[in-house]
Amino acid sequence: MSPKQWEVVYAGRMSAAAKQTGRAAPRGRMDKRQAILAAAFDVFARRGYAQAGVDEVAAEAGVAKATVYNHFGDKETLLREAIAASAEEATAKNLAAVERLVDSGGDPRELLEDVGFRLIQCYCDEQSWALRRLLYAELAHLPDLLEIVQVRASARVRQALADRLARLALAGRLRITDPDAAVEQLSALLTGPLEARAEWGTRRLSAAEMRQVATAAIDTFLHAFGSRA
Amino acid sequence: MSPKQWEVVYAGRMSAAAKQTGRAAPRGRMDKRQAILAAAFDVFARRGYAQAGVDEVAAEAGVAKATVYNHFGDKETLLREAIAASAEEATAKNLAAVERLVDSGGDPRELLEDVGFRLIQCYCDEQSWALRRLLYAELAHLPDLLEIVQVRASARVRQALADRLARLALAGRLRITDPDAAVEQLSALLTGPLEARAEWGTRRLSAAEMRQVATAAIDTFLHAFGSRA
Amino acid sequence: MSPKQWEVVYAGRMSAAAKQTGRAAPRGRMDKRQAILAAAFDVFARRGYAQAGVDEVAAEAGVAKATVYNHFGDKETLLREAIAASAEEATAKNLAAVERLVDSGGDPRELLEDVGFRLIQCYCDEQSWALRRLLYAELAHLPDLLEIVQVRASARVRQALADRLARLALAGRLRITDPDAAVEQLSALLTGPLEARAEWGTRRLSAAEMRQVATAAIDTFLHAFGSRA
Amino acid sequence: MSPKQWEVVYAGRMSAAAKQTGRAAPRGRMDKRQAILAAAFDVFARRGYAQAGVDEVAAEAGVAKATVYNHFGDKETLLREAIAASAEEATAKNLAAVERLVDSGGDPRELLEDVGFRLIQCYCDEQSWALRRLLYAELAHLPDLLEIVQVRASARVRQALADRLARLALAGRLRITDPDAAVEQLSALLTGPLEARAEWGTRRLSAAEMRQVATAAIDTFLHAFGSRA
DNA sequence: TATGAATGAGTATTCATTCAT
DNA sequence: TATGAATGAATACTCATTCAT
Repeated sequence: MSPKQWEVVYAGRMSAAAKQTGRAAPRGRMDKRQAILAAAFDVFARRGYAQAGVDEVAAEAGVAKATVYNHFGDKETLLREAIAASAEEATAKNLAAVERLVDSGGDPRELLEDVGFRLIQCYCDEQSWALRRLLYAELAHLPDLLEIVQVRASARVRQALADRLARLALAGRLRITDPDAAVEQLSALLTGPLEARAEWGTRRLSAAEMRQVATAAIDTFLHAFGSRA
Repeated sequence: MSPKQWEVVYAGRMSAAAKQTGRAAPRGRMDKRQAILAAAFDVFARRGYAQAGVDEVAAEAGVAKATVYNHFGDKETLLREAIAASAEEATAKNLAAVERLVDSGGDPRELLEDVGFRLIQCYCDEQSWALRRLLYAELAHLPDLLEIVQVRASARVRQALADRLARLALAGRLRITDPDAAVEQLSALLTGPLEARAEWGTRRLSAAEMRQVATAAIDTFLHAFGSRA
Repeated sequence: MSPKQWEVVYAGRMSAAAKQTGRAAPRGRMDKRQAILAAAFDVFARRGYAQAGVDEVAAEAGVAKATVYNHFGDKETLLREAIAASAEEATAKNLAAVERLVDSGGDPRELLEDVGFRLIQCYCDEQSWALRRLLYAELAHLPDLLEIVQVRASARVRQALADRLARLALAGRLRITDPDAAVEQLSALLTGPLEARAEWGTRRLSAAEMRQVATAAIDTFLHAFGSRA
Repeated sequence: MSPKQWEVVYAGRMSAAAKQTGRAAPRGRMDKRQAILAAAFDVFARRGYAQAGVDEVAAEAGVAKATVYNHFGDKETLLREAIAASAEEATAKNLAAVERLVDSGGDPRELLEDVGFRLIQCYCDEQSWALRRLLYAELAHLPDLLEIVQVRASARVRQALADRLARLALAGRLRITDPDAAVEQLSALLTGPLEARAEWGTRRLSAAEMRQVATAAIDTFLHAFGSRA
């Protein structure tokens, strides 16, 4: 992924204030902080936390190294904030996908396949793999990253998904007694196969392959939780 | 994990000849190599590759730092070999679990739950988490690790599992058309929930919780692939 | 930094002038670089390139080791720059000696003996021996040192000397057809005996001994190139 | 100079015993010592003393590293012995050249030019340059090398040369009062120009160029010391 | 706030040397 | 004597962090 592409990705992270004022009106302040965060995630994702140099982050952000320290204090904090920002972004995308899960009457299969496909797309995003790589790698040393990934990201998506499944069950479209259990199975079926297929993030999956995984997952899921099961 | 425990673990790696002769006949040479490999995996797992010092590995193996270099040439090779050895070991345990999957007549549910439970135990092993952590962390920098994890570990287990499921299907215990697809679903159901429940390896799961995951997984699986489905 | 700047810089190293002119105006930055260069030459000369430690250079320069690397990048570059600076300095001294070679009318013997003596003094300078030692030792590994010693040092002195001899010949004081050939003979006669007498730089020569060498050299030279020859 | 050529050079260093018995009758003993010495000089000459590894010497000699230590005790001794052997060899060649300086009646110019040319050839030999490089580089650290080069090599050649010049003077072919002074001038004239012309040993001189240097040197010398001067 | 320069605490790697066989 | 393995001491180079401006 080229630096240019990252800029696009990170453009979405501009502060609410910045967005309101149009493009980048109150420049000179928040801009640098954002640039550093974006560069930091980029570099950490590419090189890994320990192998990444603050020099490199600063260079990619176009600021002096000391400026990075002025803003974030130390490398660890920089990692945490970069991960938090990225996780927030990824979570938002996941939640957007889940929000499409509304009963439209009739067989929910197609609906579930569509949402499943969208969740898989989120999961297979380059940034998403990078995020998981960083979390896996550093969780052992920085246990508080767990709070970020679990409370502020994963759990929120699961909760939202459980809510939607519950409503579908209530509407008689699914036969679910414990929505949390159902979400656990559904999530497993959707994301479990991706590790191997995407070769742990080193291979890009085609849309067709993603859709195939979604279809298989929903098929199994509906055998167990479909209303005609 | 204490050194004593590692010795037990690595005892399995002794050459056939050594096992036969009783007390490690060709000692004095391979001993040090094994000690280094064990220490290396231990330290890399604890600290992460980049943060781990070769000093520390040498100290834990009870040899001089230069001896590590005599045997492995550089730190990267040491990582590769340590990972390969550990992956081999983990794979062996997984295969042993899969081998129990033989039709004993009647309802396969209990059998599947037992094997599922054992596979989950393998997955939740401390060493297993450490291995996945290292792989996730370094796969981006050392792409050839993929071969180790995929070809020499993951794929072999999947293949073995597919074989057994095929035989159960042949015996009329399951209703499977594509064994590979069935394995994909089963694996996902067994391991998918563990990430979150074990908090990405930072929390130990009780046997009861593991069994619960197994039961839920097999239940869903049998809805989709059971012969009465 | 351009070569021109270096000349200026190094002129300043003979502190007397610099101190007189005021208070070291552009201090603070160049100071450290100079201190490192001086220390580097010193240490390399004492210990030899390979045996010298960058630690030692830094300590002698009164800076941190990393500062040395900030300025010069690596040990090899440090050697090159230290040698170049020292060679420049030595060349300046040689040229100053040659410049005294102006016809004052009458027999040139005394004049030549005086200049010869001064050149021998340059050659026997401690720094001069150290420089030749380093060059001899490292020329095989760092062939670009040749350019420094030949083009920027030795050749310039020879050229200047040839010019002066040519003018003396033109004035009828010497009988020279090829000034370059004459310089070659003269240089050989002046410096050739010093190797053995100074025991390859390990022994200090007295002024009397240097003068004796000069006298003998000029005597032989005048037999071959004197106007009455 | 290729490794093969070195073997030829060093073949001449076989022990007297070996020579007597024909070719290499008492093999297995002295052979290894010689091979190590030859390899040592080769490696030291190529890499410099500090940069050369005992490993490399052992490998080039075809023995184990420990064998080198069995024979020579430590690296420094190895250097000394290798240098001594090489210096002895070079001295022998120089003496052989000097021995040709016998009065054959008439003008000694041609005779002197021939001997001068031969001495220049010795001086420009690859091994000779390597030897001087090593001596220059290490003389500061290992002062006892001085004894080798001065007493056992340089002085002997000078002495022999002085003897021959004295006899020529006695025969009326030269007009010399102090033979040592005459040798000093002659040596300077012969070897002085070579440093610059051969670019400190990095360039090979053609026979024509060597002869030219010899001719010029002898011409100057005879102006000063010829009997018709 | 932003920066260029400086630094102290590392860390991977090498190598002369020793020892058991 | 010859060797393969082991080692302790050394060393070039890096990097997170600080400080003066």
